[in-house]
This record gives sequence, structure tokens and C-alpha cells, in this order.
Amino acid sequence: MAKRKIDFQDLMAETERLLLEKGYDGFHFKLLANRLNVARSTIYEYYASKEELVTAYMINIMNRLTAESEALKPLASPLMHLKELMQIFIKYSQIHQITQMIPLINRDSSPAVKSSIDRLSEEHTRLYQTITDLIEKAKQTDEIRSDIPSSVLARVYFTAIEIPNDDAMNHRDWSELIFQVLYEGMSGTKRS
Amino acid sequence: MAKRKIDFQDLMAETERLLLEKGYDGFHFKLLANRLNVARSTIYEYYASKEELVTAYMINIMNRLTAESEALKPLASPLMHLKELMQIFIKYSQIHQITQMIPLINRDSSPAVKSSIDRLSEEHTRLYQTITDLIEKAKQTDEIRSDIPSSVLARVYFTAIEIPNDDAMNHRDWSELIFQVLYEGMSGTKRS
DNA sequence: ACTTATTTTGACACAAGTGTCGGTTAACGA
DNA sequence: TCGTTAACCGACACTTGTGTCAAAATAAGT
Repeated sequence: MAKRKIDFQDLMAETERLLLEKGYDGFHFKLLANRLNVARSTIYEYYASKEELVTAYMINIMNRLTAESEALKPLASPLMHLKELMQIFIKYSQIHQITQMIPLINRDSSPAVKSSIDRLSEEHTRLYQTITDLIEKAKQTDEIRSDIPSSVLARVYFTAIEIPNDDAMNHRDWSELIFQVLYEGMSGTKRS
Repeated sequence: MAKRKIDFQDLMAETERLLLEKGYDGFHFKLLANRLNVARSTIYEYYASKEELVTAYMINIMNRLTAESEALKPLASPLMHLKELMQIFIKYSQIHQITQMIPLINRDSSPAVKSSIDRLSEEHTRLYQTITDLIEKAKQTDEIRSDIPSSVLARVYFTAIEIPNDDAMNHRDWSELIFQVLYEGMSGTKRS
């Protein structure tokens, strides 16, 4: 048999690069095949369609994020937990951009795609719920204000992940900075 | 002569709806023609291409935003100015989504498109600069913390506009709420 | 009613991406 | 070394959106 020309790591990496670079609609097999130096039809040996490839990629990266998030389960205060999670989310900040592509995927292209998308949405909801719960807990320990609905604070938190890191700071320092602004606000008054 | 079937207000309105609904790539003349109940080729009588139509729409809405922003020029403190501007930006929150479509437009499709995009980028930079300047001023009057770079705070400010208003609050109350969280932070400690 | 100027239209040729399939290539074991 | 077979490839038919153009439709002036 012929030696594999396609390396799965490469395939996932290039898929990510192209998705971020060209967007969901701009991404197609011809482009990917060129990057991987294989014929376009070869990719069909592994994935039946663009939709299946993209959802497979999404599941893959989402699993990595979930694993890393749950690795820090036993942690100090809810507030510190929120801070650590922010650091991970920012490290995987592609996910947020990728997540926004989900509505563009044609669910009806195959049953596999449909169930992958369901799985992704479920996982996304679960993450969201985790944050909301942590915020609720932090309200009880009085680390977070109680006069704003937790659902709103959760949305603020998630949106903060998308703040463009134009200075290309390393993601640790960057998430530190963002969390500080998020927590203390632009006024900058600190808790005693 | 035949009575105009196309109303320009309708055209802009449907263009906006479709852009937000389907995204830049999902938007095309066939779809728009259906919505307007005209033949697809009719639209070409007014705009040479999708690119020209979309940039025309963008310029249009950007002008409205600019007009409204400058209407409140003579205003109290820089902080209040930032708050009022936030209210306007949230009212025109489509613009931020629309702005993100600019890189997807094929600049080379016509010289008109090219200059429109330049115009838009310029205007965007100008808005950004306005916010950065106001933040600088607010730092001097000690309304805003000085330990975070203004460019970072400006990015935080702009990103806040995109926080999804899922509860469909009216945009005045919503912008009030968001600005409060932005300014006081999730901890919620107020200035004396 | 006829002419004229303007707007609208459907049809055509073209471009780009999709999915499939018969055939080719090349590693490996007998 | 030679047959087997997984992996790869090029070509074909199909779909969808694009831009153009000659012809048809329509309102208004004479």
C-alpha cells in the first residue's frame, strides 16, 4: 500500500489555520488540499464533506479545552477559579471564533454532522453554565456584586475572551490584565 | 417610463437584514432579489456588484452613526461622553458586526469598492481614536485608572458593544447596565 | 393612439466549488 | 520478484452564484 501522505495532525492544524484565516464560507477542500500537497479528492477518503471535517475539528479542539478546564477542578475560591478558567479560554481563544461558525454549518448535510453539532452546542451550554454557577457562588462569598444578573455577568465574561490581543502579549499576562479590568473595572477601585 | 419597483430604503434595510442573518458570504443577489420581489438582474441596474452594494450600505450606516456621535460634541466630563457614546454604539451595534465583514470584501473588484473600504477603515480608526482620546482625558481627571494602557481599555470598551443583549432589553437600559459593569467592574466597588 | 425614454426582465455564458469513480501508484509479504 | 491492496489521483457531471444583453413592459408627453 502507498505510504500515507496525509498526517492527521497537519490536517487539523491546517483546517484551523484556514478556518481562522478565511472564515467558514471561505474554507474549502481545494484550498486545504493545496496546503497539504495532496489531491482534493484524497481528503474525501477521510471526510465525506467539508461539514464533517469541520465538525470533527471542532469536537477535537473542544475536547482539549474541556480536559484542561476540568484538570483544575479542585481549586480555591470561585473567583480564583474564574480567573484560571479565563486564562485557559484565552489560550484557546480560537474556540470562541470557531463557535460562532456553528450556525453557518448545514446541519442537514449528514446525520453525523447533526449529532456533532448537537454535541458541540451541549458542551458550549455546559461551559456557560459552569461560569454562571461560579459567578453565583462568588456572589455568595461576596467576591462579586449581587446587583447585576449572573447571566449578564456571564455574557460579559465570555465576551472578554474575544478582546483582541493586538500587542501579541503572551496569553498568561494578557488574561491577567483582562481579568483585572473585568473585575476592578475601568475606574480601578480595588476592594479593601 | 416604468415606475421604479425598487425603493432605496427597502434595499438598504433588506441588505442589512440579510447581511446580519446570512453573513457576508451567505449574502447574494438572488436572495436579495427575492426579498424585494424584483428580478436579480434589476439590482445590477443600481449596483455593479455585491461588493459595491455592501460597501454603499456600510458607508450609509457609518455616516448615520458619525452624525449622531458628533451631535453630542459639547458635553460634560469625558466619562459622561464615553457613556453617551456607548449608548449610541449599542444602538447601532450592527456596525460592529458589519465592520468585521470588511476583510472579507474583495478590494480589487472595482476602484469604487477600494476607495469605499479605505473610507470605512479611516472612519473606523477615527472612532477608535476618539475613544482612546476620551479615555486619556478621563485618566487626567482621575475618573479612569492610569495603570492600564489606554489602547487596551479602548479595546475593552469596543468589545463591550458586542455583548449579546439576549434579554432584548431596550438599548438605553442595556447600555446603562453594560457601562456600569464596565466602569465599576464585576466586584462592584464604587468610587466615593 | 402613438412615440419615446426608462425600468425591468429572462436567458445565456461563465466561474468556482462539490462529490464520485475508474484507474494508477507504491509498500509489503509470500 | 510479483501479486495484493491501501492510498492517492485526475477527470467528469453537477450545482450555485455572477454579470451581461437584447427584448419586453410601462408611464408620460404629444
